[in-house]
Order: sequence, then C-alpha cells, then structure tokens
Amino acid sequence: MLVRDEVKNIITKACESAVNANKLENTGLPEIRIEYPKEERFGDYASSFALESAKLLRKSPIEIGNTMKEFIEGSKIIEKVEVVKPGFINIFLSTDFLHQCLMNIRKEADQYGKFDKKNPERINIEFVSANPTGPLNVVSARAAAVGDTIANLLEAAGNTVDREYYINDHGNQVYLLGKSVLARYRELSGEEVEFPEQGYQGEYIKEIAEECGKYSDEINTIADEDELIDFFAAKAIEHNVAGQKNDLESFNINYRTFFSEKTLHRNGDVESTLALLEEKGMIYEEEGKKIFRSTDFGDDKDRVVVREDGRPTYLLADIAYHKNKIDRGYDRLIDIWGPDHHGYIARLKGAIQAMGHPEDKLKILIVQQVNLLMQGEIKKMSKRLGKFSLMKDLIGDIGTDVARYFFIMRTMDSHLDFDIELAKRESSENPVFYLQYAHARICSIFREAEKRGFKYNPEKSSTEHLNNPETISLMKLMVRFPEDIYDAAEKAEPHRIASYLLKLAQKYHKFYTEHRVLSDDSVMTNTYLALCEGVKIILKNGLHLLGISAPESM
RNA sequence: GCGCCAGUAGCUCAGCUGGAUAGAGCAACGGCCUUCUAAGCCGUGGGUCAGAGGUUCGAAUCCUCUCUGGCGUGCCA
Repeated sequence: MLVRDEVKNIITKACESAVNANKLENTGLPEIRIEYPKEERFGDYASSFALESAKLLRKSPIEIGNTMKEFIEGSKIIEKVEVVKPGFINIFLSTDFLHQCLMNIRKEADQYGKFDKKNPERINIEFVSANPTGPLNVVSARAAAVGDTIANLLEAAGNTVDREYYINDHGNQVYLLGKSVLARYRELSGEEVEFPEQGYQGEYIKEIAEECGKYSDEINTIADEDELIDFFAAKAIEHNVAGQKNDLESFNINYRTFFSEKTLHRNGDVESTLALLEEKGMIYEEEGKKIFRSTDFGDDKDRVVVREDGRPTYLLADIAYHKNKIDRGYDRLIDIWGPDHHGYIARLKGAIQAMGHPEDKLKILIVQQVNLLMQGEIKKMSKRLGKFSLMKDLIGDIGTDVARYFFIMRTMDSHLDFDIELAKRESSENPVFYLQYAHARICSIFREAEKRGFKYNPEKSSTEHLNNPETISLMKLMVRFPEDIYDAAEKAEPHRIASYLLKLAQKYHKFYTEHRVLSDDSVMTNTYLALCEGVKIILKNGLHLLGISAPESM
C-alpha cells in the first residue's frame, strides 16, 4: 500500500474515533484528502481537513486539528503530528519507518514502484501512427516518447498494455505517394514527366524510385496506369514503414501490432461497421451520402461516412478500426494524437458511444506540437514538400536518451520549442546526464567498496545513522516513488516522473557531498550503502520507465 | 465567428481536483576537489503569475470578459 494511503487511513480512523468519543460532531464531514506540503518543515503529508470542516463544525480549524491530533498520535509510522497556523494537520514520518521502507525497496528491487492489480485492465495504446508517406519527423518523436512512457506507466500500475501503430495505407495520400514515385521512376529512365501538382517532393522519393529499378520486369508487365500507381504506392509504403519501424526501435519502442488500414477495407470490417451504425439508427441518407448523427454526441455537425460515389470516408474506416480494437477484447483504448486532429475527437468518441460503449472506453490525448528552432527561428515543416527534420537525425545528433528526456520533461499540452543546436551544445550539462551521473556515481561507490574488500551487508544497517537532514529528506522522497508512478499513470502525465527523478538526483548529490559513504565504521558504511542501493534502484527503475538507459559509469 | 492549447524569473518550463513565504533547469556572478566520479555541491541577484472583474476564511489555480501567440474548424488522412 502507498504510504500516502496509510496516512489517509490513519487520519480517517482518527476522525471516526473522535466522532465516537463525542469530540467531533458527525455532520457529513468531508473525505480526508492528503496533500504534499510545499516545504519540508511542514511535514511529509498534510491534510486541510480541519480547514475544510471548520464551517460545518462551527469550530476553529486549530481546535479541530488539535482534537484530531490526539487520535492520530500513537501510530508506528508517524513520528509527530503538528497543527499549525491556518489549520493544517502536518504529519511527519518516523525514521524507523523510513528505515523499514528502505529495506523494503531493496527487497523489491526491480519491482519497486510497480503495482499488482487484482483485475488488470487490458489497455491498447495507439500512438505515432504517422502516414506511411515518408520518414518520421521530430513531431512524431515527441508522440513516440510520450506514448511509450505512458504505456510503461500503465504497465507499472499493474495493467496489460499493448502498443499499436495504425498504418494509413489507404486513400488519397497513398495514391499521391504512388504517383510521385512513379513520376520519379520515369524520370530515372529518361522520360520527360510532369511531377504531380500535390506530389511528395522529398529526396527519399527518388531513392524509392531508384530501388524500384529491381522490379523493372514486373513493372513492364503492368499496363494500367492506376495499377501501376498502386504498385509503386505499395513499394513506397513498404519502404517507408520499414524505415519508421527502424526509427522507433532505435527509440526503444516495441510495438506489438502494426495495423494496416487496408485490411479493414478488404475484410469487410468497414461495411459491417456501417451496418452496425445503421442498425442503431445512427445513419441517415442525404443526396446519396450516408451521414453519421455525431451531433447526438456533442459534435458540431453530422459527418459523412460514405460519399455519393459509395467510397467510405476516413472516418468510417477509423470507426471500424476502433471497433476492431474493442472486439479484440480491450477494456480501454488510448489514442495519442497531434493537435491538428483535436477537432476529430467529438465524432470518434461519438461513434464509440453510438456503437453502445461508454464514453470513457476511449481516451484521446493530444500531444501539442513541436516547434523546431534553428538559430532562434522557427523552422517550418512540411512533409509534402519534403522539408522537415527527421527523427532519425535527431537520434543521431543527440541520442535516444537525451531526446526522450527532452520530450518527456514537459507537459504534453505545452507547445515545445525544440532547439536542436542547443540540445546538442548543452548535451554535456543536460538534465538527463545529471540523473545518469547520480546512478553512475552510486555504481562507482559499490565498485570502490568491493575493491577495498568491504563485505556489504544491509542487514547490519542502523536507523541511528539515518538521523540526519540529508538522509531523512532523501528517504522521504524515496517513499514517494510509487505514489508518483500511481499519479503519473492515473493522469497520463509522464513528465511527473522526470521531475521526480530530478529531485531525487538532487537530494542524492546533496547527500553525497555531505556524507562519506565508505568509512571505518562498518555499521555506518552498511547503512549508507543500503541507502545508495535504494536510490540506485529507483533511478534505474525510473529511467527505465522513461525508456532511458542507466549507465554504470560515465 | 466557433472550438482546442498556451501566456508564470533574461531564456525554456514546473506548480492549476483552491491552501502555508510562487519553484526548477539554463544563463549571470561568487565560493568548494590531498579523501567513494567536480557531468557534483553551496551561495547571490532576478516576478504586476498577460489584463480586468467575480466567487471565499484563502486564487497562479475556479467562473466571466478582454488582449496576445499557435492550431483546428474537409465528403484529406
């Protein structure tokens, strides 16, 4: 159980006891809420219960707090309870308890911070899903870092999580892609061709065309122009998706499924989805089009799902895709989208409801855009014009660790100004190195201990040596690690982990400069080594959650 | 017009389910290595929380309006 919840239970019980002893009136008192005080001198956990209930009880918050205090004191885990100024009840954990927690962290090791859930949810999280019309850019990299980290967090929170990537290998963009490659292919064989007006102009299109040279025999047998375009489109998609997979793998992401949109059209899922919506009375016809009543679910207007010529729109395929995911047995779906798709939320969530599922079956997270700065100026990106910064180049320039950390350290709904030059230049004093350095430092101490022939035995550690400000402050933060994971998973806010680890590294570095770990006093050495081991475990687990390596030396 | 996101230190950003004196990193300046990694630590300076009202014991946080920037508002995907 989270220490936070234990504290909550203690205060809740204290409240009940006070009521039973007629010290407090039972007048529909609010639920106890536990918060983290802003400053350490206000304790480790605090409750504003007395402030909240003052009016109801017609007593001063201080008076209520003092009454509560009597019933809270005496718990093994609590060292002291303070009732202060406006009426906060501040709780201080005991050093003995913290020592126990430390031993527990060592015992749990890799598992520390993870939860067992009685009934784990099966969650599908879909992210990046960039069009297969080119390589991944830095905007996709942000979604990749965020999505994968949220997946990690949900796993740590005890769920079964599958990462999924939707390949939009159907529709106009694909047609245009095929046309573009075909044009380049013809150019290569010396033909004078007009490049498609809206075509993809990137250099990589030429490379694909070149590669297609090896299929020349096959290509020569295709007479129909559309068939030819299809052929080149298929080859281009194959090439692009392979490249995207490569980039994602080097970003430490392992997808379980790459799902092709084309299969939905081929296996009848699109039609059966339409049939289902019609059956539910959610579709009406107008001027030969079939239209989904998305306004029933708060959308601005109803949406066309089948065009006049009978072709389904992207929306219908997407509804079919989400139905497919639900049919595969997932309890919950999460989509991560760019800001340019936010207008799409209402209609898709509406469709989920129209098919008879609860509104929160699907959660859509919007990751805000990345502005790429070059010499302080925003660089405009356009995939169609082939002007964009590649994810591959980013990884090559600053590395996966730094890139992932940069994308995760901010909240996902803030627009991110990403200055690659700065990220490269600062790479030696980057926050991520600060975390990794703390880990490497600890590893180094253990190597040194071994070199000196010290026999590390954490059972011989003692609370006595933990009674100093740096150590206590460090342990209090260590205890909060599972709580932060819980909150970060619950709220889908991965940046919380980055902040947490930064604070932990700070406190560790502070401890390190104030205290010598290896000394002649073997009890003290064992105690400090146990503390170091605990920090090391958390740093490693935390960095792992972010998809970042924890080096043994730097 | 409507919708979404943002506006907090010189810069990049935390803090936002209302709580205690508004924080961090970077940049600037000044200290700390005979001893486990100085990729570290300590200290100093730096704020009209975009603005105006409102709600209450209490507002950066909630409500309304205004201003600024970005994005969206396809039978594209």
